[in-house]
Amino acid sequence: MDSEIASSTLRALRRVLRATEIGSRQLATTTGLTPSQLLVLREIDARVSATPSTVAQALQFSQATITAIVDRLVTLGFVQRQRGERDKRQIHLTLLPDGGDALADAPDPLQKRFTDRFVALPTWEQAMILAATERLAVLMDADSIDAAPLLDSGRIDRSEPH
Amino acid sequence: MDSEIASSTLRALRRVLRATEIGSRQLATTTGLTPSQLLVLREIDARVSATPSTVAQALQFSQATITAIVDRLVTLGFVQRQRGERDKRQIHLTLLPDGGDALADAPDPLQKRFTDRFVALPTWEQAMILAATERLAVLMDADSIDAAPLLDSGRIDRSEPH
DNA sequence: AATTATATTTCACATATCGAAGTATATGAT
DNA sequence: ATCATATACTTCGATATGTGAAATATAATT
Repeated sequence: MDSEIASSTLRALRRVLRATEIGSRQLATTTGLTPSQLLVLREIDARVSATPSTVAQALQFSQATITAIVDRLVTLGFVQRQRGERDKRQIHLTLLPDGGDALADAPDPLQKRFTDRFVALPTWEQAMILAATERLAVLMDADSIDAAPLLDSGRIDRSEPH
Repeated sequence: MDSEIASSTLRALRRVLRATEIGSRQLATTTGLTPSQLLVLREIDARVSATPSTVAQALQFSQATITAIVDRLVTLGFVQRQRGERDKRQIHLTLLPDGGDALADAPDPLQKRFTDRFVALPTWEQAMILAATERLAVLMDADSIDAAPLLDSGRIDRSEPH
C-alpha cells in the first residue's frame, strides 16, 4: 500500500517545481539571457574561484557546453577569462561589472514572488514550512553529494572520516 | 527587516529544486529523450485532450517549438497527430504505446528517490511536510493560473459543450 | 462574401548540448 | 631529465532547442 500522504506530497511538490521552472524561463527571457546563461552566470558569481570544470560539474553540463556558454558571456562583456598563475591549464572565470548588473536585474523568481507572501504567514506556519522544506532538501539531496559543493555553503561540519 | 525564516526556507527550497533539476536532466539522458521531449510527452500523457497550443501554453513554449518537438516524438513513434473533427484546425496529440513505454521506463526522479525515504518518516512528520508543501504550492502557483489547468488533475469535470 | 480570428506549420536563425579529437600544461615513473 | 599519462580546456561536427515572422488552412463574425 503506497502512502497516500507521500503521493499527495509529490503532487504538491510538483506544483512547486513547475511554478518555479516556468518562472525561471520567463525570467531568463525578460533579461535577455537564456536559462543556461543565467545558471552559469549565477554559478560564477556564487563561487570563490570558478573554472569551467567546476561550473560544469556543479551544473552537470559537459565542459564543451560551458565553453560555448562562457564564450557568449564573454562576448556580452559579463565575464572574464584569466589563465591560472599556479596552474596554467586552468581558466578562472570572474564576473565583470556588467555581469553583476545583469544578475541584479534578474530578480530571483523565488525571491520576488515568494518572500512577500511568505512573511505574511503567521510565524508558527513559517517555522513549520521551513522545517518541512529542510527535511525535503535532505531527502532529495542525499544522492547528489557530488554535484553540490556550493550548496552546503553555510558551514560544513562533516566529521572527518578517520 | 527581511525574515530570517523566509531566507532559510528559500535556501532549502533551492536545494530541493537543484536536486530535482539535475536529477531530471540525468534521467532524460538515460531514457534517450531530451528534457524538453520528456516534458512534452508527459504533458500529452497527462491531458485529456492535448493539442500543440495547450501544451505550449502549459509549458510556456512557443507553438513553433512544440511543433518541432512533436515532430521528433512522432518520428520516434511515441505520439500521434490527428486532425480535429469538430475543428479541423486543431491537431490532437495522443500517446502511442511506445510512448507510454518510454514514460514508464523513465521513472520519475521524484517518485523513485523520494517515496522510499518519505514513507520511512514518522506519520506526523509526513503530515507536516504535506501541509507545508501544499502551502508552498499555493504561494508559488498564484501567479501562474494560466499555465496550470492540468495541475488540479484529480478529475476534470468539464461539461461537454455540445 | 469579405473580414478577422485561431491553430498549426514552415522557415531562417541563434543557441544548447554533447562526444571526440586536439592543444597545452602538470604530474609521476623510471 | 625523459617519457608516459593525466588534467584543463577548446575546437569541431552533429543534432536538438527555441524563437519570431510569414504561410496555410479553417472558423467565426459582420
